[in-house]
Parts: sequence; C-alpha cells; structure tokens
Amino acid sequence: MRSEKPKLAMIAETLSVSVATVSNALSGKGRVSPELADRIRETARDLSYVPSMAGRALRTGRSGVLGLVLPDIANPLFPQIAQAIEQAASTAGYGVLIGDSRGHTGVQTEAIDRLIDRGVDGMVVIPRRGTRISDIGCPVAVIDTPSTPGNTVSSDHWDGGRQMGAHLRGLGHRKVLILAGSPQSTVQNDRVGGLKSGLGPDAKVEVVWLEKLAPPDVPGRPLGLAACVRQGFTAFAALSDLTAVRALTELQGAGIAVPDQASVAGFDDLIWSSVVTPSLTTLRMDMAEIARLAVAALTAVIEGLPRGRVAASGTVTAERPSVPMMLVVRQSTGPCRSLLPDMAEGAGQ
Amino acid sequence: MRSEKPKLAMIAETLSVSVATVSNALSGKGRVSPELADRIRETARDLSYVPSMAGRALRTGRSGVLGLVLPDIANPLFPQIAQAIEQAASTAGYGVLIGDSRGHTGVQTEAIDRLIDRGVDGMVVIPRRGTRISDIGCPVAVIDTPSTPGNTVSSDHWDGGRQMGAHLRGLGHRKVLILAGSPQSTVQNDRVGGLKSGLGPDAKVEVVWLEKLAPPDVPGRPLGLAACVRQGFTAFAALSDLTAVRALTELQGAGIAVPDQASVAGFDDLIWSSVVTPSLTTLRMDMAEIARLAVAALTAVIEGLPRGRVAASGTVTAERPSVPMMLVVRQSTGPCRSLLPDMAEGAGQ
DNA sequence: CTGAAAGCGCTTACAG
DNA sequence: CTGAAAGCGCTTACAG
Repeated sequence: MRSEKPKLAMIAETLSVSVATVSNALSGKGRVSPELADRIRETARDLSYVPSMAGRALRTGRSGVLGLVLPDIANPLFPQIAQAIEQAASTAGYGVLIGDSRGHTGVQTEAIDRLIDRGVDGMVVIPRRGTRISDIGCPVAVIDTPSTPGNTVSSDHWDGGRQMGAHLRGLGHRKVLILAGSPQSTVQNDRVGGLKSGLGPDAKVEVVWLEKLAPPDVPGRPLGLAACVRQGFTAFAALSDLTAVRALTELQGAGIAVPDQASVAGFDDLIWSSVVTPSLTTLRMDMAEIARLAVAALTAVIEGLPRGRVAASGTVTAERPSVPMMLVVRQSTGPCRSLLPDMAEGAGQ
Repeated sequence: MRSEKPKLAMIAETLSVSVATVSNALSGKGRVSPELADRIRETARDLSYVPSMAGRALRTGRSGVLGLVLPDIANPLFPQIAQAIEQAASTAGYGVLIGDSRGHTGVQTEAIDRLIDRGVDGMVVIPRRGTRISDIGCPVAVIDTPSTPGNTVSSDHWDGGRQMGAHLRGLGHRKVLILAGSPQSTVQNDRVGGLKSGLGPDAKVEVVWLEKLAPPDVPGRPLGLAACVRQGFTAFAALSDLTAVRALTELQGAGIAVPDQASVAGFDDLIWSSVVTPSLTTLRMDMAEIARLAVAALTAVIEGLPRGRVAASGTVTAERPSVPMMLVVRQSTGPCRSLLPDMAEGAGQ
C-alpha cells in the first residue's frame, strides 16, 4: 500500500534534512549526531526504505553481487554448494548470480565473462579438471582442494580419504577397490592418496578410474564388481556417493549382501546416501564453513579490509585453506568377513 | 591490457559523436544512419565495450536480473532447474540471482523480499506445498503443475503419471504401490491421479504417503516393501527418483530381484536413475522448454511486449501452460510375472 | 555536525 | 539523422 518505493530523498524531505546526512546516518559512518541518526533510521524503517542497488552500484562501482560458477553443472553437489554460498553471501550482504558453463569445459571463460559483464564484485569458482583461473578482473575464490595452487579454501580431501581408509582398515578390510572418476581431478587424486594412506601399507588397494575405462564407461554398464568380490575384494570405496550407489545396486543386483559380503562407502553425504538400503557410510563436507571462509576472503578484498589478500595466483586467500571432513558411519560398511568364493548362500535380509 | 573499462563516452569521443547517438546506435532503435551505426558498433566491438548494468539499471529502472527461488533447496532437481533457467535467462539477456529460503517454508517471503530488494525485474518460483504467491511487486512465473491456479507453466504431471501407469499396465501389472511424498503437493497428487488413470479401473492401486507415515518416516527406515511383494504387489511407482532408488535398494537388500520379481519406476530422470543397477524407468521433464516458456512469459511483461499478461492471480501467463513429460523406459520395469508368496528361490543374476 | 554540489554511466524526451 | 540536456538514486569529498 506504500504510495511509492521510498528513496533517500523522501526520508530527507520527511525530516527536512539533506540526503547527504541521511546517507551518512544510514551508512553509519558516524558523521551524524546520534539523535539525528536515530530519527533517520527510524523513519527509514517506517517508510520501509530499501536502498537502490542501482544507484549505489553506479556511484560506488560495486554491485553487491557475487558470481558462483560451477563448470560442471550436472554436479549433484550443486544444491549443497549453492545453498551454502547463498547463505554466506546473503549474511555478508551480497547476492549470488549463477554462472554456468553447461558442461563445456572450454566455454567456462564465457560464463565467467558474462558474470564480469554483469558487474559482479567477486566470484567463487568450483573448478573441474584443473581449469586455470587467472587475471579475471575481479577477486576470485577457488574451492578445490588444498594441494591445488591457487586454492582458496576447501575440504581436506586427503584427510577425508585417510579417515575413510582408517575406518575400513579398522573393520579389517585389506583388499579394497577404489572407484574413482577422473585421474585429472586433483580432488579425486587427493582422496585416493588419503585412502591409501589410511588403509596402511599392508593393504592391497586397486584404483579404477571410471573415465579411463575402455570402451568408455556408460553409467548403466556393470563394473564387474561381483567378480571383484570373488577375487577377494571386501570393500569398495567410491569417491562419490553417486558411484557408491551405483556400486551398491550393482552388488545387490548380483546377489551380494552389503555389508555382510562386501562393504561400500561413498563421499559427500548427499541425501541419497542416507536414503538407500543399506544407508551409505560417507564423508561429509562442511560446506557452510567453506562457503563462509570463501565469501569472507572475497569480501575482505572487495571491501579493502586489512586482512584481504590476493595471492600471486590471482585468487584470494582465506583465513585457513582447509576444513576437515567428517566421517559419517552408516550401515553400508561392516566388519570384513573375508569370505572368498563361497558366496552362493544367501542375500537374505 | 585495455587501459580501462570502456564507457559510452569513450566510443563517442573516439568517433567524435555524441553519447546519445552511440546509445541509440547500440540499442538499435534505428534513429541513426546505417553507416554511422555500423561504425559505432564496430568501434564498440574493437574497444570490447560492455554496457554498465548499473548505469542502465539506474536510468531504466530495470536490472536485467531475474530471481530464482526454490523454497525446497535440498531439492535434487535443483541442478536441472537452475541450469535450464540460467540458460533461458541468459539467452534472453538476463542474469539469475539465487533466492533460497533454506527449507523454512514460512521464511520464503524473506527470500523473495531479498530478491525484490536487489531489484530483480521478475522471478521464477518453484513452490512447494501450495505456497501462496501474490502481489509481490514484480512479475512472477510459477512452475508448479497445470492444475494449480496461478501456475505459469510446468510439466504435465498428470499425463506423466498416466504414461507411467499405462506402461506398467502394458507390462501386465495390476497390483501397484505408489510411493508418494506429501499429500499437500499438487504435483504429487496430479501424478497419483494420472498413474491411477493409466493403470486402469481394474488395477488395484494403493498409495503410501511417506510424509504421513507414523512414526514419522526417516530416510533410512525400511518401508516394508518385501512384505508388499508377498502381498502380491508387482510394481512400485515412486513419485521421485530418490524414492525409487530407496525402494530399489530396499527390495534388493531383501533379496528381491528387480525387475524379475518386482518392477520399480521413478520420476524426473535425475542422473541417479541411469546409474543404478538395474537402471530406472522414469519420466523426464523438458526443463529446457519449461524454462524457456517461463522466462519468455516474464520478459514479455517486463519489457511490455504485447503478449505479456499478468493473470488475476498475480502471476504471469505463458504461451502454453504445460509441457509433456517423456517416458524413459529402462531396466527396472519388466513384465509382470505375478509370482506370489513363492519368492524364496533366488536373487541370483 | 550538517549541507550543497558533483558525478557514477546510461537513456530518453526534446530540439535542431 | 544527430546532439545537448536532464535525471535515474546514490555517495563522497569539500565547505561551512
């Protein structure tokens, strides 16, 4: 029912003061007497004044918007990431613009450019396959993995792998198959490294990179996991919940009981992992914290705060570069029964 | 290496014309001689000129940004939706700002308000549980289901259900359990209705609303599907792929072979459905088309196009209100073997 | 402590 | 067909 969108001038007029004073009062820069400032804030509230982003942006050269670019849009992590970033950004007073390169790895630059053209003040990028981010023209926070140069902040994927490895080792597993995606992914390599370390030197570990399978791996194609069980593998550690669910259903479809005959574990704790039977043991990322750190790093340099730094790599530096992952133990992993060929008995529940 | 971000004035200066002329030429409103317009466009390109959104927004009162609000952020459809909307918006020259109400159904207004405050020109809303959208202060496109008043455009969920029902019926299934989420969801109700219709009058159909289960349903809890099979249910139609995967793994875990002993089907064709074994029969939405229609409806009223209409409900009207769903038949559904109690034999493959 | 003025980069009547 | 001018809503030196 308000007659019109209130502007600074309206408040000024209402109180018979200058817009400059209103602006100063509202921005709390303290050049205004406390009493006047109070009155100004009050009538601003009464009029439900909302500053015009356009006016402010034009004047200050800052849009108050951050870009979020996920090259790999089909990424099932997207909801988690988008939610966390939006939350952190909004708390920091920023909006979040979606940048999507629709899977075309090369076209990522285009998505970034579009974001720049729209005037984002900074952006957070979740790279895939070592996409190189450099002099983009605005501060960039990269969420990848601590071992990547230019990484701003991320989960400690290596340690996550280590936790998973230790868990599996603790259950007695000594012959483990790691189901990985792309060998080009630093995140995945870190997870593999940690897994091996956690499993210990006496474990027999094999890695299959789905992407390297020939003929090219198709989602629906069986991975031959039952044969692996017959060969003595007792645990399957997938580097993503998606692959874990794939492994789980393949095993179950072949009549192999999980976790009785083989353990299965995933990564990332997507909702799916808690919904399947048996529910999946997995590693949860603290996306909220990662997002908070990434956004804080960004806003620090955007707002010229003392702590804000842009590293040589062109990306922004966070308070701390890595956030621990948390092991979530559920039903899909159990003690190693190391039962070899004689697995015909039952899949009974 | 460009010395500075080029502005309209620079182009004008370079060509010794007025900024007004440059503006007119670039916006193609045709008040400029073709030759001059060409030269202007050319130098604009050479200088890699990008208009300042802030300047334009302040002047025109339009931000060139659309809001996307999904109250149910954990929604696994999010990647699909976000990608499609971003694609459509970007093609139409708009950016997309994320609006998230973080699950708090009531707080949705807050998310919407934040978007409004940021000056979005319109927004697309995917409501849950009959959230009421009204006089928000900007054009709104609602993507829900055709039977909801105020729906702008959406999949034809009823017909999708019908297709699935017909498919199952064609395979001989006559006793089907529908796994639904919330009875408050119009989308789900439509799917249920279609399913029943497609299954035909002689089919015995039961619906279990997961949300109404007492004690409240927890993701990991078994749904007692094996017992249902013993009772003669031969097919399980889940209203989402998430639930379908849940059902599939529960059945498999209980030693019931899918699709040999029971068929399972889902909805939405998330990536998960093609990855599990057996891969899931499901219904795919044409999100790209839906997004295109929604965005077109929005931009039509934003840009004051002749076709653009705001319906009485306060939401925008699309070229057509519904888009067909497409049945994707995969391995999880098969002919009904109608094997009753004697299902002890084998889950072996 | 408060205000008048300039200007951020555009677009849009309005003249010429 | 082209241009001079005003103004969108802010913030920021600069005076007072």
